[in-house]
Amino acid sequence: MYVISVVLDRPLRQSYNYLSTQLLELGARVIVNFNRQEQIGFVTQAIPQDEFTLMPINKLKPILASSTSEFNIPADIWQLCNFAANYYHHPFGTSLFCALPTLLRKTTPLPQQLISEVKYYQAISANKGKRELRPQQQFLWQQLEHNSLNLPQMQTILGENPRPLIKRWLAQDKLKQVVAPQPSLIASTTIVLNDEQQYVITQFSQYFGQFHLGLLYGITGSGKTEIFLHLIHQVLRQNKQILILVPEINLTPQLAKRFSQRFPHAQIRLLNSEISDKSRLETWLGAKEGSYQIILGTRLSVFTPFKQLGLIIVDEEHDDSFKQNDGLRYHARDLAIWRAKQLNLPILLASATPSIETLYNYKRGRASLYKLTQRAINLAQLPQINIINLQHYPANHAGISQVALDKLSQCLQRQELAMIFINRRGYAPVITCYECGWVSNCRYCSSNMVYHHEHNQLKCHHCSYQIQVPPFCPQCKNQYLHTIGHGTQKLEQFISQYFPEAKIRRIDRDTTSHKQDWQDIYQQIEQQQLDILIGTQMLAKGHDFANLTLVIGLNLDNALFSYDFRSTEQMFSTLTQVSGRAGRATKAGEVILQTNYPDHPVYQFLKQHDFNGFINYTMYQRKQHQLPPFVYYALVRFSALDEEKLKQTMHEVYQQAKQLITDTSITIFAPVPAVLFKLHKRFRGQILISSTKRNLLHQYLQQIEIIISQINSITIALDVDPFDM
DNA sequence: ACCTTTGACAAC
DNA sequence: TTGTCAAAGGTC
Repeated sequence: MYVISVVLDRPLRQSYNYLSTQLLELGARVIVNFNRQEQIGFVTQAIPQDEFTLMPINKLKPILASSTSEFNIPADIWQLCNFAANYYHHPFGTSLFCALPTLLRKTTPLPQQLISEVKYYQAISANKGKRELRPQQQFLWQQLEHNSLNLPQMQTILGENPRPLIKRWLAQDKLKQVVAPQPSLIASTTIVLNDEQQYVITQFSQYFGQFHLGLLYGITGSGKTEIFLHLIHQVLRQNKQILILVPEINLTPQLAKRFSQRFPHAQIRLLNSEISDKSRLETWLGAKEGSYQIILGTRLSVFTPFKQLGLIIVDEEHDDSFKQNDGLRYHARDLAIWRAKQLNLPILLASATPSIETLYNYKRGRASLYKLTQRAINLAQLPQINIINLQHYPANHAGISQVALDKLSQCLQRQELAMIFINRRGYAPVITCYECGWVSNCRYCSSNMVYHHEHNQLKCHHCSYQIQVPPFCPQCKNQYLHTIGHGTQKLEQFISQYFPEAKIRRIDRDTTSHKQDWQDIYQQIEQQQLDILIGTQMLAKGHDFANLTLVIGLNLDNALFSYDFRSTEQMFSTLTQVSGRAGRATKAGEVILQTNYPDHPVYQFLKQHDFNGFINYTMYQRKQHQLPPFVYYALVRFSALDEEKLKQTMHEVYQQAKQLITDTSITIFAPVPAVLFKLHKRFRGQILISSTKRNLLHQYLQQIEIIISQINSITIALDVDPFDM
């Protein structure tokens, strides 16, 4: 008999011991009875029963079942989770489980035949009739004429379920099923790289097989993706795998399509929260066993096990969405770097506006800089950025200035695409009563209910509570209520009245929440069925629109005065990205930014396309104000249904924590309410801890962890290197 | 007498 | 985190 220690999906510090007749491997998946419930556990230790002295053997329960070794957690993932748990001060058990596909966490039997036999299809070239095919289908057909493709590959190319089409083609004898693909990973490259790109690839690929942190800094349109493709190609030829982390789901299909076109015989898998549980498990297994070469996914993919990982790429490394904001509050980019170091492989962080943290790493010699300064297409120029001073050119009732409207009208006449960027969805952010001063506050949050025109509703964007707009003021019964401020809906309404002929598409979470919506938009743009796009920052991220020559940014100033010290950088990077959309092809682009503070440095740097200047300015600011990365931050986050209890507990923790400070490099700030004090019926507050020394901060946080683990009455979480403050 | 809520505590 | 238990507070 053996005594097996297992970790469970519980925020408990220790592992628990069970009896087994078999000697189980570390990382093995088992089912045990814990506290009268069947639970999944993973083996941390296995020793012969006579070496076990902690408690009498007869007190131990047996291991009920164990999975086959294909479901074992590999050692490197184990270590990664262990590191994450320590670094982010989160219990190891829950950290480990959050890194796993849901199906592995549950006791329900695992689906059989997970990696289904991959069927490949090939065109029968004699049979060519391709009438009535949509462009995507035509493209797919062309691919099938040259290569055999499997279902997932066809799906990424087509952007929809290929099964009906395959069925039709098979029935028409246009397609045949083939056994295996042609064993070739060679890319069909016709793209000529410029000197800069070539240089980056030559330099970076020297570091294959060893740890190397590279920062690929390239302006929008400088051909970063092409660099990825070349590096991936080299790694594929070494028979190794590639992990690519991307910020959001929206841009995955586009990028995936480019990859699968270039490497038709590599197995590419997408990983994000929209992927089904079964498919996620399949990806996990397939990557672990080496049958998938490229994993392209959002932050959670950093925990994917690999057989032979050769390269990690983090695209848009500055993006906030790499930070997880509940449970294990990890930063996927930072974990990816750690993982690369652990596995001795190169990692490439790419961005047009790298984060201060990464640039600081470069300045300290921890990262190498790879620069792309030219636009890949020579003709494409950087757009001209014009700052509109709202003091001189006031905005109308819809929040847009006459100058911007005139530019729009010119753009319409040229029959080119324009984009208006306004980072606020809904019609107006708040409605109010002028008589008594009532404002539309949310019942459950300390925020305003946004007026949505479509169903005459008020919606809270934080907790999604919604009600019909009251017919009169709930407070003083006055029947006239007024909207304040502007959102995408109001702008859309105004623009469609102002330009009745123009074809307008609004793009925000209310109109564009599904993958299919983006497909439709792209198609409409390709066929020039749209003149003006109006949208939130959804528009900014990673999308390429041909024929776009005018970008207008409204309502930008909020970010300048935010509590969050990162908000100006975020704004800078969003605007740089938005601007980068303009004039990508052969046409020059123009960007119009409306502001009340035209002299603010952010706008001046933007106007000059001076990212360096902006970075120097920001670094200086951060150093002056003792902000990261010059000091290290951690937040203790509190939340409770009861306001009094929250305040009281925060005070207690603060008093206790203050006593424990032993070094002057550690500062603890008094408890403060969170920016959104009330969210979803819960009151929230936080205590900030900062230190100039990382290791001392960690030691201190360990003690804090003990304090808060003793408090059960309210929810408390630690957040190391927090993002939203 | 009976029911619901709340806090403390253990789990192998 | 889940589940149990006992004490506290309220209701019929």
